[in-house]
Amino acid sequence: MNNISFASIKCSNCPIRHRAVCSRCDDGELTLLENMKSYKSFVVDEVILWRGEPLEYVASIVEGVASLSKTLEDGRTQMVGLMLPSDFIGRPGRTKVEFDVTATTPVTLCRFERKRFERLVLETPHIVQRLMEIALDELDAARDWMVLLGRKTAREKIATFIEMLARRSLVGIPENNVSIELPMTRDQIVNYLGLTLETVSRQFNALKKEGVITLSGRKSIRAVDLSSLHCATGDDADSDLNS
Amino acid sequence: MNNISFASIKCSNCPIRHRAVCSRCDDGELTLLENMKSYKSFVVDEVILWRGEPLEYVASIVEGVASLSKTLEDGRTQMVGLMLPSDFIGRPGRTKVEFDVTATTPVTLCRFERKRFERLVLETPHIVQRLMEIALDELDAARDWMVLLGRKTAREKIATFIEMLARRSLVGIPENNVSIELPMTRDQIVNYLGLTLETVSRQFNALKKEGVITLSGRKSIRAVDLSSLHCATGDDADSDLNS
DNA sequence: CGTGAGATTGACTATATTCAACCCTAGTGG
DNA sequence: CCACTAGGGTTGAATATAGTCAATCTCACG
Repeated sequence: MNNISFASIKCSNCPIRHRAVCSRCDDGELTLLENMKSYKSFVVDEVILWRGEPLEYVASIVEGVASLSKTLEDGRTQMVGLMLPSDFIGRPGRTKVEFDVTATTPVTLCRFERKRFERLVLETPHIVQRLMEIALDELDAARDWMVLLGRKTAREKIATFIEMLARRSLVGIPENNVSIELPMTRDQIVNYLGLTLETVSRQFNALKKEGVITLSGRKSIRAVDLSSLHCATGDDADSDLNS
Repeated sequence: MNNISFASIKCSNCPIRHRAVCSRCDDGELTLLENMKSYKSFVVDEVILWRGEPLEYVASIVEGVASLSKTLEDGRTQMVGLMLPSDFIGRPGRTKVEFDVTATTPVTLCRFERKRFERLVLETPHIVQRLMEIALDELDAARDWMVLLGRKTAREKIATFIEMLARRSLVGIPENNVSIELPMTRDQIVNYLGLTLETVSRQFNALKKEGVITLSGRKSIRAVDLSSLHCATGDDADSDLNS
């Protein structure tokens, strides 16, 4: 997958064409974007944007996973978002970056110069509409995460995390024995869930001992028993059947 | 303030005219909204929307404070948003409510039938633009709250909470001896901060003993020493000078 | 095959929760 | 006008959960 060259890909062939900020655009609007865009790639752990930096570009993630995180004065950090392909980085109307953006896997961005993009936004309702939808979806995700951070136990946090990954890697119908590749290191999981390394490790192995999951290698998990995994999340039986 | 009648207020005289979803609208667009809107008031603790309910209306908060919250299976609840005047409840494109919405003070809404509003949105870029801005602002707030929930100590949570209220009730320049009215009960504060009643009580009184704040009555706080209050939040010295 | 970063495990500790008793104070009715 | 009451709030002691510190392991890589 990583050997695709994005140097000169056409928007019409873009893998995120149907979900990204441009998804509602017609051919004319797409041509405008086509002329503005530039691709840029980042290696694992490379910082895409530093907090406080002036925001020169906004961008869609074409490929890979990026994380948004905030850090307190004494170094404690909390991940506040996980950006997947078709997600949008940066926002029109803001001149500074609000958090550190880091590539947790190799990442390719489709970038637009912020000022030009802002001008385009004012004249292109289809883009604003899509941006609004994207923002509202992220808001829903952020709010679910607030429940996890504020009220869930370490065990429930881990179970929720694995279930989320399992759901994403599934085609449609949930079935057992789903194998999952963690898109991040333990260290990043820790900051995502608001826990420590040791606690994350202990909870992974507790779930393993109980036969809910199996671990193989460093970043590979198999969800053996999805129903007991779900029970461990603390969530309603029927919640979140969207997304 | 509560004896204003909103039954027939004109949009042009509306207290939230310059900040709400309609803030960018021109006279023509405003007339369309004027003909769609209806006011509705709620008493303290009245539920405005239940989670899972079909979303008949979207609305702006004209007056009062409302809370958004989510509840886990076993009853643990987490507040995921605090809505103030000019904030927008509901979202075009969603047919169900994602969380419980409750009036924490007397609330007056300016409501629009969702379906009609959605049709208007498609034709009115000014509204979509503003909705996007509002959503992105809420997203910023949600992300700050994620840091608080995931990484801050009880003391830091309380200090951050008080500082936020102090900043809101200030005109502009920070000065000491700010008096603050809590817009919620201890119980709601608990769910906002992801703590327990006892812990909140203890931390309030610890800050009082240290002379950082004084308490009088049930819902009244005075922030005596804003700088030591800020030190207790764990935040960067210069962060969040927007909002 | 050796190395070192990443991950695990164990022992101990700290922080916040739980459980329980008690205290205010605003609002009520005599 | 005052005493009573109930709900919200406070305080204390015991407990639990996750964090800290430190030693050890293991896997992926050269």
